[in-house]
Amino acid sequence: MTIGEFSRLTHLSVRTLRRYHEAALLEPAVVDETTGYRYYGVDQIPAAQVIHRLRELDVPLSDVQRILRTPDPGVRASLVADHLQRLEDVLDRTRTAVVSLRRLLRPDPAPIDVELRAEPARTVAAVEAVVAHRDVTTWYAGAMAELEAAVGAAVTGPPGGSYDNALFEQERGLAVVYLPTAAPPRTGRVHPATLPAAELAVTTHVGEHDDIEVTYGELGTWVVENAMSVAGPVREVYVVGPRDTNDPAAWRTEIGWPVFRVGVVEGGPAAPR
Amino acid sequence: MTIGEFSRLTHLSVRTLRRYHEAALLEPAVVDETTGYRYYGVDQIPAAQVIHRLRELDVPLSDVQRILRTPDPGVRASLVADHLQRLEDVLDRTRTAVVSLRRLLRPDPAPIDVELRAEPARTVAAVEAVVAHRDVTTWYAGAMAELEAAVGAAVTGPPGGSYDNALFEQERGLAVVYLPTAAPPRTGRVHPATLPAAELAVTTHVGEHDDIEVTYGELGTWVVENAMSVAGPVREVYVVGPRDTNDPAAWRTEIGWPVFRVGVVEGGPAAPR
DNA sequence: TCTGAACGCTCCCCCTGGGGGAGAGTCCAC
DNA sequence: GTGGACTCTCCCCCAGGGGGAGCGTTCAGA
Repeated sequence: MTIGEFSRLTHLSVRTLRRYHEAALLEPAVVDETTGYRYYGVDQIPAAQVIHRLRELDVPLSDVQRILRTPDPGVRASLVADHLQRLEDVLDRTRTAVVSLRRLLRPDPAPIDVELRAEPARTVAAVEAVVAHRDVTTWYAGAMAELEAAVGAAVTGPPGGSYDNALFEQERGLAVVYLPTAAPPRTGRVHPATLPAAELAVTTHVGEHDDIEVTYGELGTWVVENAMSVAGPVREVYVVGPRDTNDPAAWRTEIGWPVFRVGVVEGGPAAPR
Repeated sequence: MTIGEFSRLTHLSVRTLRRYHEAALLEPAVVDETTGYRYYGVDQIPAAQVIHRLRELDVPLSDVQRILRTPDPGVRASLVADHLQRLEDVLDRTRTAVVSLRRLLRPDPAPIDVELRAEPARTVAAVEAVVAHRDVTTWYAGAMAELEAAVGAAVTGPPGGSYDNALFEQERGLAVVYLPTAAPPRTGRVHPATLPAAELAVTTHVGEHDDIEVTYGELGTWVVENAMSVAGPVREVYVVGPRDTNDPAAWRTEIGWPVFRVGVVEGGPAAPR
């Protein structure tokens, strides 16, 4: 079967078939030595269909190759499953992008309400780890469960977290979650930790965290507009969260950005104004 | 604000910001004439965020530009909605690709059951149009509704369709749907039409049409293996369909591919064997 | 046996939306 | 004034294709 006939049967363009040959993804059954003509066999149609479908799922050609060369159907299925998991992640990202976009494009965004607050140092029960940005949610759930088990009824306030800037800039960084309590225990990953004193620019994000990036952006704008610079990890306090109510619309998250006035000598933390 | 500071605030890489400048997507507030240094303003953060989100939705840069330059929020919202519609389509495509893939990777596919059948010419009530491949489903629903209204109880068999090869090869081609009836009416788009006699290679697809492409592929393989060539539009007969049962698993679709034996002189239709 | 259309070949450049790195110039605080 | 961090432009790279030039092959009809 010539490349044109094969193309018609598989709905892959002639160009694409040649490319797949070059990539050793789908080699013609016979290649005429003298003319270079490619001839395909009927038995290659299923492989071509598999490739077509995988490409529709945006599986990279290298992965397609790996899948085709895996004889064990079980392993093969798991490779495909891996990719489907990646698709799910993309879908998630897409969903939150849509939510943020709605808010970003809203005709008249309400002006942001920012409070400058001098926060004293305090000791809390904490769990910390270097995590990837996309794993934060999962990690948070586990860490907070462990914290609640360790602290129990001795909790003296809402939970919070501190997230290194590298987490946003390099997609990976130090994250700390904590529960305030009078005498922090030390069990498992839970240990006492000191939150340093800081001058914080604080605003409150309302509702789910889908569009929290937008609030971050507004806070960042405020900080720059007020001639300040950011110093240190961002803090979040889950004033009202899933522990308190099942209605995400009622959630309140305080975002605190450590700041100092631009021009203050030595780059140290600013004195409260 | 230098490009680096702006980069940190928006989570867009310095490189990407420069690219956006080049593309006239997001121009720095000030560009130093002598050094070429780019300086951004605080008021550009929201635009950068919008771009970021749109890019997460895979909106092409040209469309992002169009959206940003549209002052009317209503028009802007509709541009975004258009893209969301496109995302939905991709999602649909992904879903069917997953279903097909499952079947394609099944360890032991049952051998296909093909019958060679000489179909006589017959006259039916038909609706026809040149449609795009992805619009076939929608178009079919409307056409079939009109057919049923026109023919009513005079129906003498299951509905069917005939789909030009161009529909699969060029993504656009002639589609015909019909209902068999003794005296085809002529109202609206409905008119009498003659299905030409043909030698058909017929197989039956079971269930939803998500993975019907796989059955097509198997039929194509059979046709080539049996030394035949395809001649003319493919036919489908909806022996058991949504009109008959709400259980998609019970659907039966006959796929008939007009064939002729390779080597028959003049390329005319084959005599039945 | 010739001829012309249809089809095939390779090679090169183009597109999208980025990333890596070289080599040189600039900014700013000490 | 000096060093380090930052920025500039320029070129090459990636995937996964598409367009087209220029030329060779196949095959059926005359």
